[in-house]
Amino acid sequence: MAGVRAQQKQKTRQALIEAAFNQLSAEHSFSNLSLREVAREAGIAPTSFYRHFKDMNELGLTMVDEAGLTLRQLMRQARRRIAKGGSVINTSVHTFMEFIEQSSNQFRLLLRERSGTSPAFRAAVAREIKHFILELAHYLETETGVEANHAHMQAEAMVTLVFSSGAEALDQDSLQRAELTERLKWQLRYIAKGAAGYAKHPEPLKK
Amino acid sequence: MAGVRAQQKQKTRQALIEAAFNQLSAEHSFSNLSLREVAREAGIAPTSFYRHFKDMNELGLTMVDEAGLTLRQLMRQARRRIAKGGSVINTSVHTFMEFIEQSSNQFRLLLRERSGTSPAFRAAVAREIKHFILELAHYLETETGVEANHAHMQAEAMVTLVFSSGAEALDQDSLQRAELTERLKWQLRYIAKGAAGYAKHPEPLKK
DNA sequence: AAATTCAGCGTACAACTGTACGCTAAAATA
DNA sequence: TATTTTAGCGTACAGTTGTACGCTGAATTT
Repeated sequence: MAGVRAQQKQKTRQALIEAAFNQLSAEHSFSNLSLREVAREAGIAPTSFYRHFKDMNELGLTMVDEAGLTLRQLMRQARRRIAKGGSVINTSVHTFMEFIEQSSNQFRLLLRERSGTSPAFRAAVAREIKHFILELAHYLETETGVEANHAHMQAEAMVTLVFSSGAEALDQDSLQRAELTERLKWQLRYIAKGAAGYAKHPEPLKK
Repeated sequence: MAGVRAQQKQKTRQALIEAAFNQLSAEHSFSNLSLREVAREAGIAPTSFYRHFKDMNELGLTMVDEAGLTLRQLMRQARRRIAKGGSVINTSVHTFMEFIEQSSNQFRLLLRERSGTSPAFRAAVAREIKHFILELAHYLETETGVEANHAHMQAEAMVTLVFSSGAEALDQDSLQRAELTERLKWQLRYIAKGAAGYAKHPEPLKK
């Protein structure tokens, strides 16, 4: 009932996923991973790969899901920190940068496949990012009183900037990264300030 | 003296470049072009490729240069149109979208290799985009009176948004593209508005 | 205890890759 | 006119890729 067998299968399946993530780097993208390389790193024969995934494609989509999961955990953590009384922009940006540092290869995957070569991948990544945007838009709408449509456009712009900076940060040292983070914060402030004029209720916010 | 030979060489060199651009698409990125495929499409033997480029890498860098050239022509045209009295954001965005439609594969190259797998490529693309940003920053500084550092951050944010929207637009029909363009304009306005508070001279602009 | 399932292996093959080497014919130069 | 240069070709080779096929032994089910 413990399922010794099923357990082992899960284990090598995970080994494949991790092997694939490990082979991602600045110089190596998913689309030029080979099935054989991945199998080699995972320590199984090339043909055994098929016991777990139909395709490299299927592996990739699984990896996108996993990265998406991490992304959602990130959001949860950011929300918790903000609730505890941190500045919104500061905490969000710093939480995001932590994520990039800790899970760089998951982020790399999301980033690259966002404008990558496979339609299925693009769709999967777009879906993950949509979550992000919708959640932020909802927050902006309720918290700053901006009109719904504007809240969405604002959220979209912010997420775009954050992701773009994240991409740059990936291959920088911590000094450059700190500067970049500061610049990003300013840019987010521009947007927040510029969009604040489009509140639902004509009376100005007091804060 | 006409240089019949050199002339022919230029011609097939250009044929190689065009063959490579033609094979770019939503589903096919530069990094998974093969030397042989490109040579085949250009109508020469695989080994003749080396008479023109040392490498696929060298071909790619040449292509980035060519795309950068187109980008600069684009900027010149936008400037001309603005000087003729168009709204800055409107004309810029529309000019850019025209560029994407007409030279989609050049744009695809810039976009993909921006966060691509080859350091040399990334550097080359970054250089092209830097032009764009510096020019815009200079414009913003002199025209809106915003402080230099802010002007640069503002320009950076704007270019990021424009490029990101461009990437999305690449594979959309004209209806979606029109909507996207409208959203982009709003987002640029947020930034312009939000950054306008950081002018050099404390007195508000009269316009 | 006997029968079934199945993760992982090894062999094999055809397709494709980059590129080394030497030839050819035509253009350029002397 | 005789010589040199060179863009383009064909052949050849070693390396890598994805995957079809059938086997094995251990876990699982009957």
